[in-house]
Amino acid sequence: MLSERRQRVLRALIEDYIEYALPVGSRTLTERHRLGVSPATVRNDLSALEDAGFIQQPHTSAGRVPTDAGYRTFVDELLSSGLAEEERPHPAMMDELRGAACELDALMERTSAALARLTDCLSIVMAPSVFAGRIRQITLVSLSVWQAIIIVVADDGQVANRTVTFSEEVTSDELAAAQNLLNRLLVGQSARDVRRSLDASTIEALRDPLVQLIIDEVVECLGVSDGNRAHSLGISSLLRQPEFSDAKALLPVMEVLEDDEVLLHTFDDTVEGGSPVMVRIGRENPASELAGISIVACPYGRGDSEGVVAVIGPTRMNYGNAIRAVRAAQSVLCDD
Amino acid sequence: MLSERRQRVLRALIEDYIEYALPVGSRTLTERHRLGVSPATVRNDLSALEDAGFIQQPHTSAGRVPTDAGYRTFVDELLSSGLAEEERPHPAMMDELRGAACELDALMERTSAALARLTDCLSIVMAPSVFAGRIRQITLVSLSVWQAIIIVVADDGQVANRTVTFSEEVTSDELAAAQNLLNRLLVGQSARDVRRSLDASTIEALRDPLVQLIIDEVVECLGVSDGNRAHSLGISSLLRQPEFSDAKALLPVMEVLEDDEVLLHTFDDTVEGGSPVMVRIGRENPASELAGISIVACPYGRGDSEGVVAVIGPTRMNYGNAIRAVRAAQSVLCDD
DNA sequence: CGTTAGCACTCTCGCACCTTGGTTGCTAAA
DNA sequence: TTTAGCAACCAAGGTGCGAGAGTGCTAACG
Repeated sequence: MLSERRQRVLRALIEDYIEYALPVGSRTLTERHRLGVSPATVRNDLSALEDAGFIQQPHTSAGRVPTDAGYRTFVDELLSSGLAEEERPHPAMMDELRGAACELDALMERTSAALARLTDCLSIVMAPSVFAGRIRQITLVSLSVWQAIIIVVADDGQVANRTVTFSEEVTSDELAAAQNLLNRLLVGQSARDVRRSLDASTIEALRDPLVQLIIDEVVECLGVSDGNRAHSLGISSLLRQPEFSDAKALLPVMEVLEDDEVLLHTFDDTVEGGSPVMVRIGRENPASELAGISIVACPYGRGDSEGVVAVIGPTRMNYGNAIRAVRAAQSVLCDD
Repeated sequence: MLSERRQRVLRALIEDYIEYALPVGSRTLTERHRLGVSPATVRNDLSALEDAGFIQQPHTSAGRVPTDAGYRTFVDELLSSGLAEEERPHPAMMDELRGAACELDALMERTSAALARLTDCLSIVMAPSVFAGRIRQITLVSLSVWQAIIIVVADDGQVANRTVTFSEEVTSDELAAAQNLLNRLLVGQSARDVRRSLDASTIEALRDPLVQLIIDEVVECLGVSDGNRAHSLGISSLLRQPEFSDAKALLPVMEVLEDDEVLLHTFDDTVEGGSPVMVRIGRENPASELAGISIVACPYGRGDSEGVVAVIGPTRMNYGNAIRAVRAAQSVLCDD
């Protein structure tokens, strides 16, 4: 539908705009790229591209700027061809994180930092929702006769804990008994299993109010979307981008990002779709406040454990770089 | 040294400037406050206050603006008199957090959110450096013959965990033995004790390379300043302040805040000094990038467990409100 | 001596105006 | 279909001017 040359023109324009953040015109385009035609010809192409909705003018007699649709075709082309050929994803990033900590939190933190710096965007690394894996062990630690801590360990090494307060005194023997029972009941099950079996079964042990209480807390533990295990870094990177030189532009974005609810929903559909990496451009975002920004996200982890690693920046972001970086992060986070 | 009236003038000026964020002149001052003198008189006082270094003019023929020194006397006066009389610290905040979660992380999160909203500043709640308390229990969970998780529980309910990789295969019996030994050795000790006794003693058990390895990891666990247990919220609040309407003003601040190292050192001396709440104004901050901002911080937790709750905003912040809010947060976080 | 009124002075801010550089769209020619 | 030339356009940046706000000074007053 789009002639070969016009695709080249669009691509050149987007690359220039990404680099310089200024509207780019026909002459500049012919000077910076070997298009082999004169500015006048390019002008015609630009006009056609504008009619097709891929670019627009901020005002008459300025250069052109890509629209969301323009970025979209650019990215699709990138995803289908550009990245497949160059399979090594972001060597700089891989080098930096080689031999990183085995501690999951620390690794997430470092990955996030590397992402932010290498892409000049805000990066978010969300932990897999606790316990995609199976329960390996449950430990109860008594703090007093009124309080205890529940610690749940998954076989992928994740640990969650929760303080529980009893309505009546509980001896350490009772606690130990409950611990044994719980381990017998729940070890080897996934979070989903636990909830399902609890709904269905009427295990006699559940009559015990203590066990009942603790199981509720365990379920709570497992289901928590666990906001505190999201690492985000790179607001300063974002501030350096010219589109955010005015605080008013950044404010709506930050409001969304600081609201865990919204943030989580943003990544709901990260996994779906064929491509392993999701790119959401400008108005493609569900929240209208995010009209000016793009998100490159990608799930990680084994099975359906839904960790997400993402990069957030202005629509004028270096998509190629971002996609490679996110993929690199994905692979780093997978084989921890 | 400062006459009664001049103190009143200074105070009035600072209050107005905090409210309107604009340089305030003599006439405005007499109109908005019942000073009982004419603008001309106030002008003389302002001139004197400027000579004394408490206020300054952004440029000739503009109103006056408080200097760091001006804020300092204002705050000192506040701390010595104003707050003592009104002992109820920030009822709105207390109400909001009544019956909050017993989970420490969740409580920190909610406290941070409340602080940010009620003060219109950035808020930071840092967890007590893990294990100011005493070790209550150590649990080892085997993941494979090569890997295990160390979980340390303190008697104040904090939990820390760490994955450790062995250089050779370890059976679950060996692990259980090590766990027993560790509990016998370390339960009841504080982090400081552990390190001290390890330096001094030459317990025979430590010859065992496995135990040795695990103890090292435990110490690591205890000492970690634990960056991921800091909750900060309210960047959007900060963005709403006129002093940060330009992103360039916010950039240095964010760079400092995103660097855990610097951030931690910032609160090093929070505890010292007689007053329970630390107020650091503008250039009093160690980092020169923080010249334009103030920090109101306050330690919390029992004993010398060094949790910190703080509020960060422009030097033109509502100190009275911030101090009350931080104190309220302190008391909420104490009796969890 | 402290306080007040009047007045000249200074400086920023906002507005109008102009110039300049870069870009477009159109037309006609190759 | 491509190219060259040309008129028109518009944002950005600089200049000049008037309005407004505030100061500092001086002189008068109690």
